[in-house]
Amino acid sequence: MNESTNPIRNAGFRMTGPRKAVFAAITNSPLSASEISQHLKQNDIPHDLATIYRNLELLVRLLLVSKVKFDDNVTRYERADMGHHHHIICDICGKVEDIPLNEDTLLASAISQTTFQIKRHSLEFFGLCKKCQL
Amino acid sequence: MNESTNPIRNAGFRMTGPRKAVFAAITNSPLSASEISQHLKQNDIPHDLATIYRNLELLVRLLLVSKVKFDDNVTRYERADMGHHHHIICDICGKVEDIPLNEDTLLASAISQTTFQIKRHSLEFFGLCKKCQL
DNA sequence: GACTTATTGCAAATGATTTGCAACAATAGC
DNA sequence: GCTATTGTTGCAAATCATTTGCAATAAGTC
Repeated sequence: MNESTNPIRNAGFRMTGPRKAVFAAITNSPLSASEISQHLKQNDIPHDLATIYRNLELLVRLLLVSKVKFDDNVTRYERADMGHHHHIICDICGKVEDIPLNEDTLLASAISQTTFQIKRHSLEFFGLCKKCQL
Repeated sequence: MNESTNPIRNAGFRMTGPRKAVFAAITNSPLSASEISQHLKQNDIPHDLATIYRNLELLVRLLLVSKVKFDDNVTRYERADMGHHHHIICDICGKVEDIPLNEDTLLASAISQTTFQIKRHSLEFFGLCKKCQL
C-alpha cells in the first residue's frame, strides 16, 4: 500500500503503528473493540484500548469501517466496503453470518433462505422526521 | 385492576408501589430506564434506578414489556401488547414513530410510506445456527 | 396482628466507552 | 538526515448504563 493509495494518509492523517494494526484487525465479521484488543494481544502487538476506540472512530469517519449494533449494548465494527447487508446472529454461540437481502426482498423469503432457526429480528429506520427535514 | 386480572400477582409476584409505578410509566413509545426515572421524579414519586431496572427485567420476563434497541448503547422499553412492529427514529430530535411493516411487505415500499427522510436502517436476525439447533 | 420472605434503597461494583494530559513519534521543510 | 510542528499514543481517571450485595422494609399469608 503506497502513499497515494492509502486513504488514511490521503485524508491527511498519520499512518501510525497502532492505527495500522487496528485497521488490519477489521474483518468482514463484526468485532467489538475488546475483541480487537484481544486479537492484538494474541499477536503480541502492544496497544491501548483507548487508542483502539479513537482509531475505530476515525476509520468510521473516513468511511473505511462501519459500526454494527446487535442485541447487547456493545458496538461492533466491520469493513465498510462490503456493501449494504444484514446479519443473522446465533443466540447460543454468537456465530454471525451475513444474510442476503435487498430492498426488493420480502422479509419472509429472506427469513426462509437460511440454515438458522430464526427466533426474532430487529428492524429500525433512522433519518429525519418531517419537522427536522430542511 | 383486581387480583384475578393482574398478571404480576397472578405470576406470584408482589404488587408493590415502585413496581406499579414502573409498569404505569411504560408507554407505546420506547423509554430508557433513566427516562422512566425522570418521569417518576417529575411526578414526585420517590424511587431508585436499580429498582427500576429490576422491575423492568421482571416485566420483560412476564412478557408485559419488550426491550427495544436503537443505535446508541441504551436499552429502551415499551408495552409488549402492541404486536410486532418496527420503529423509525429521527437523527436530530430523536422522535420515534412506529412503522407499518410485516413479513409480506417489501422494504422499499415500507420506506416510501413515511413522512421521514430515511438515511439508513438496521436489520438483524436472531436465532440458532445449524450447529446450535439441538 | 405477627410471620415469612420478596422487594427496596443505597452504595459499591462492573463493563463499555470517553477524555485530559504529558510524553512521544510521524511528517514537512530545511 | 536533522529539527520543529503537531497529530497520536499510553495511562489514568472520568462517564454512562447497568448490575449486584446486603441490611432494612413491607406485601401477602394465616
